[in-house]
Amino acid sequence: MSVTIRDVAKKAGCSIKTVSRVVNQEAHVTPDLRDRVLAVIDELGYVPNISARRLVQNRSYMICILLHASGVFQSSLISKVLDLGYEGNYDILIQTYYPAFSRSQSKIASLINERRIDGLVTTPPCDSDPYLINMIQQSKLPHVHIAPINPTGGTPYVSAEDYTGAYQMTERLIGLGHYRIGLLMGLRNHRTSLDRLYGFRAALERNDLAFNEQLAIDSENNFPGGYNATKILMGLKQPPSAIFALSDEAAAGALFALNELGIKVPHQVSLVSFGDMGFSHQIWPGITAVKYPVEQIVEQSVEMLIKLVEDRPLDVKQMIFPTTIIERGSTARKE
Amino acid sequence: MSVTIRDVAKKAGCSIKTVSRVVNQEAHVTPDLRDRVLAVIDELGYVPNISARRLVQNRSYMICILLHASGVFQSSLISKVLDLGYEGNYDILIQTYYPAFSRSQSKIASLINERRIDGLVTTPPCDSDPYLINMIQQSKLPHVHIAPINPTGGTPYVSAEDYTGAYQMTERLIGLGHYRIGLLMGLRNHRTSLDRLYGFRAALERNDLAFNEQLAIDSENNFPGGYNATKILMGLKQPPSAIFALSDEAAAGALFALNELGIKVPHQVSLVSFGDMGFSHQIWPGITAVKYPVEQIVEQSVEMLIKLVEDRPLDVKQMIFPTTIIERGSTARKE
DNA sequence: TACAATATTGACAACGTTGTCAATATGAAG
DNA sequence: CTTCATATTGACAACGTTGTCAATATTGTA
Repeated sequence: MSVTIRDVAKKAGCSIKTVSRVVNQEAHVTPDLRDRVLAVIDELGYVPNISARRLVQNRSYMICILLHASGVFQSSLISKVLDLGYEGNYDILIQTYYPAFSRSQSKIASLINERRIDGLVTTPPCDSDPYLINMIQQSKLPHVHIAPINPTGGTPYVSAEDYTGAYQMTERLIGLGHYRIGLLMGLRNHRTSLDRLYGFRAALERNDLAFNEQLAIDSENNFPGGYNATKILMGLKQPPSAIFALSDEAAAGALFALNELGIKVPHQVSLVSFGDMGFSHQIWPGITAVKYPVEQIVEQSVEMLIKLVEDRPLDVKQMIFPTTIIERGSTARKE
Repeated sequence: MSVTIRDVAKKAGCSIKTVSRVVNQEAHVTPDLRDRVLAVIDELGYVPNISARRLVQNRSYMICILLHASGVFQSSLISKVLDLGYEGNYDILIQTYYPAFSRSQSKIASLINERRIDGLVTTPPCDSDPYLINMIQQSKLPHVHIAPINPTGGTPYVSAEDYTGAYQMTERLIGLGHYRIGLLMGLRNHRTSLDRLYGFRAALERNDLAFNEQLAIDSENNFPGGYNATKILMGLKQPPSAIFALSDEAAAGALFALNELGIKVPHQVSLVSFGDMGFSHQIWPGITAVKYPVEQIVEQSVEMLIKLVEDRPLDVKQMIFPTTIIERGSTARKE
């Protein structure tokens, strides 16, 4: 099946031990032979089998950092992943990915190509990076998407009703008398951001309100993004009476900006967010939010992935979970 | 060195294949023989070598969840761990630990005893659990403590100047004219909590202020802990004019409670925290805090652990990093 | 040139498990 | 009591690498 050290040795006309020496950068190989071996390695695409190395060296090449469960080092996604780590026979490796960062890319490549992992779950916006997606598909590694931007070629995915959630929240704001609603959008390479935007627009239309480009600010889904966008919004001649932040972090930034401006929430401006991943209820006055079912999504995606890995049948290849609205203190009827 | 399937087979008087069948709960073993084998397994303390299994089955038994680096799923500790995951040859497994939760205990036991990990870093208050510490020491697994409650028997550790940080912050509050300072304490099984408490007391004494038991509330280092403690503090006949929360989360809870009570921060009450692990600057009005050097601590602990794992010499076995004070908007001179 | 010292290379065992298949024991049916 | 089917057991190869040690080639020194 895969290329082994033996294949390389044969083609290069030397012993497997010599190949081993080249791979491990040991001394005692003539430059000539080394180059020949390296060429063959390159040509055949040989990667060492880490399990064999682990066995013979009696080493796992894995280390562990133990967190106490009482810790605060956990947003709800990570927290759920860590919980799932208790179940089953799998260790779950959490890995971050910066598309443009070569060390990140080569780490992922090594995980995939050396078959150090049996399967992979990707979260947005990882899946908007063609290099990564291409590599995963080439490798035929079992793969499950979370909220993909573009559910390609039958790859199973798990997602949530972002559209409906945003629609319902927007209708609720409209019902409170708000007709100028600021929108703090996330980046467009994120499926969830797009769906939330569409849901927002649909609710406006449904209520005969025009979508006002000026009130929809492209910002990143983070604190400074929300902060800056809110400063812009409130600086308009006709500022909004409500702000819909498409992420918790942007909402926190918005609230900070409103506080700084001396604007009272919710009496002067209502604020809502999308996510509710952890601290929406920990900042005053508590942010009314669309709850994103991140625990269920993570649990399902891992479960699907394990089925794929174990070659068990997948009854459903797409799962979409509903969102719910959590009422807190940051919304009020427009005065 | 360690017990293999062959040792079990020999002692039980059967073939290794039969032992394998028992271990993997396959059919075709008479109950009699199975019991005999199980007894031997128990007696010898046999655990299967996962690397061998991985090799022969061509499976890694590890799965990966990929997070985009832009994510918000990261407090600074996890964030740092994930960054370190790019470097070196090690995959870093993040595992949580609930002392009283048997599934958690058996997961850790399996990681340690099956040698699925080469080494372990523990964070408080993991190290206050004797079951765990005992298991680690029995196993002789390379081990580094972060801020241990009780630096036992030469185990290397990394920590910070909790005492000095608390001392300096307390002096700063006193310098602002506060002489009734509420203290939101963490649990006593946490080294850092104790040291911070001692630093606080020392600063009071130094300034001829008595430590007031009533103003020091035992609370957990989390949001509800800080919230409840603050409600108690502000309900006193003589409430404090400043509050020192020994964690960011408790500070967030305190701020929420103060807001709820209509008490203005910092004009009526000053609030400071210890940690500054991420969102202290994202909640209004920004919390003045002692910065805990978590990135350096994590980086050093992992570096030390890898040296231990690779049998390289450790020039220093204890490292203690300084803390710094970050001034924000939550402190003011007492009126 | 001869000899020792050193550098290079390879044959083969070992790591600890699971899979294959043959050998044997047991039970059922005639 | 046979005969056949099935359940139980074990011998041995295989997985892909690294470590050991011996064999050979090369270099340096007298």
